[in-house]
Parts: sequence; C-alpha cells; structure tokens
Amino acid sequence: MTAMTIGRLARKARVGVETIRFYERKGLIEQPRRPRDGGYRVYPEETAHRIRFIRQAQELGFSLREVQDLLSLRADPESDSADVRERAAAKLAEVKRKITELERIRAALEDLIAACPGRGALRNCSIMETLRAGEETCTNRPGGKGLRS
Amino acid sequence: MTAMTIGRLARKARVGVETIRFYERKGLIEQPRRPRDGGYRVYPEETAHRIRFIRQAQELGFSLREVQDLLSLRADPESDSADVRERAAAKLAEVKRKITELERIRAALEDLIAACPGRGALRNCSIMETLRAGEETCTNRPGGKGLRS
DNA sequence: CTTGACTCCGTATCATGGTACGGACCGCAT
DNA sequence: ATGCGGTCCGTACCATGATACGGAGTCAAG
Repeated sequence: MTAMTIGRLARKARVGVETIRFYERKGLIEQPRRPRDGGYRVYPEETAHRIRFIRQAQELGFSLREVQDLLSLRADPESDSADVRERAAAKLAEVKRKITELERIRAALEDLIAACPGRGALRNCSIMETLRAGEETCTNRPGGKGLRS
Repeated sequence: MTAMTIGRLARKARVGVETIRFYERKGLIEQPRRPRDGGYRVYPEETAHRIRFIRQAQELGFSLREVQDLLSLRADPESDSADVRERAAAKLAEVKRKITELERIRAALEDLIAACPGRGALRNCSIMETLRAGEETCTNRPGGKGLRS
C-alpha cells in the first residue's frame, strides 16, 4: 500500500493540496509530524473523512470557526460533559432552525414548480411571493439578469 | 407614517446601511429612483423581506450569486417556464441534499447529547465518530482549542 | 434658520477562505 | 545517477461579502 501523502489525501478528499495546508494552519486538522529522517508526512485515513465533513458543514452555512466548534464537541471522560452537552444543544438548536428554513424554501420551490407549466392565472410568481404566502396579485417585472461586478 | 429611508430599512431588516447599498450594487435588490427634486430614496416595505431572505439563504450556505438565482426564479407569462422549472428543480435537489446532511448532523448531535452525562463506557466520542457510525473504540485526545490566527 | 442626524456617492479597507508561486528538498523509476 | 514529479515552507495574491470614511447635500426639530 502506498503511503497517504498530502497529494493523495487531497485527491481522496477532493480538495487542493493548498487547502489541506490551510486547514492545518487553522488547526482544523492535525498536521502529522514529519518523519525524523526528513521524508514526507503521512496522513491517517480518517483525515479524508474529516476534510469531507468540513466541506459539507461549510456548504450548510457554517464558518470554519463553527466547524471547529462542531469538531471539538466530544463526550469523553476528559471533557466537562455539562459544557459539551450545552454546546451540543446550542448547535442542535441551530441545526434544527436551518432545517426548518430549508423546508420552507423547499416548499416554495415545490409550489413554484407546480405553478410553472400551467398557462393562465399564476398565483405564486416568485420565491418571495410563495414564501410570503399571503397576497395573490403579482405585477412586478423581472429586471436585469446577472450580478453586476 | 414616516418614509422608509435607507436607515429605517436597515434597522427593520437588521443589517447595516452599507450592506443595503452593497446589495444594490450587486443587483440583489432594486435601488428606488431618487425623487426628481433630489431628496432621499424611499424603499417599498417588501425590500425588508427580501433582505431577510437574502440573509437567511446565506446562513443556509448559498452564495449571493446563488441567492440571486433563487430570487430570479419566477413563474409568470414573461418567463420561459420550462427553463424556470428546470432551474427550480435543480435548486430543489440541492435543498433536499442540504436537508439530508443537516439531518445527519442533527442525529449525531442528539447521540452526542444522549451519550454526554452518562459516566462509563462512552461509545460515540465525537461528531466524527458518530457520523462514521461504525467502530466503537475511542482513544484520541482533544488537542489545541482555538483557531490559530 | 440653525444644528444635528441622516443620506448620497465614491473609494478604501477589512475578514474569511482559499489559491498560487518559488526555491529547496525527497524519492522512485529508468 | 539522474531526472521528473511530489513535498515542504514561506509568502503573496485572490474573490467574496461586507464595512468604513469623507465630503457634500437633505430634512426636520427646536
């Protein structure tokens, strides 16, 4: 078996080598010590999972600092379990809130898709209107398309 | 009723005045035209909802460009409804994926909280282990606490 | 009719999360 | 033994999403 060097780890975790180094600098993943004879670092398999988790959590709107908080949550005899419990509960509440908000957006998208191909009398015209879920008139114009740079 | 100037809008939407101007520059919200006599701009009430939506979507891991995409999804006779439908379906899939991932994190946090105050024999020690949901040994040490700057 | 808070507009600066680069070093295949 | 790709390390640069600032103009309470 070939050693898990940083390049192989990067391919496995689908990130750039530089990104791994960056996470090491930030303390999000541990940098393995370099062999005493001065060769290349070898990473444990687990690191790839950890990197994937970091990316996933970021896509869910957590900053690297928050990901760090999540990763540092651990229930073991060394930790103050009341503190861990409290922090975990806070994160849990946040996660639940995000799920709720995503469910709202999901419902709005489903409504929009349902409203889409039917010809006349469209009631819900945009995400915003569907989310407001109140009024029935819709008169606004699309406007410009791209983000201005 | 006092006019909805940018400062009042900012307070209502809980963002800074500069943030509103920034969103205007990016085309995320429409800048009302200035009165011909050169006074202050007046914003429609709806803008506050729109800004809240932008912030919310960002917290859910969407970039401003993606928020723009979401906001531009509208089912009306002016739009190519097949295109809108397709883009909405793509966003919907993405939203569903996010929900699934958040559910996994939620379950992991719940397990962690459940495992937390009990004394001996902790099985699931960290988020990572709970997510991996496989092995039962847990021997790793916490390590450093803060993000290195 | 002044004064203090607010608006407008352009430009500068900032934090976060990377991405790139250059020179030295390593190590494996030929 | 040599060379080609990968690693190491420091530093520079980049895009995104704001946030700050300065000077001129505006509004409204006193």
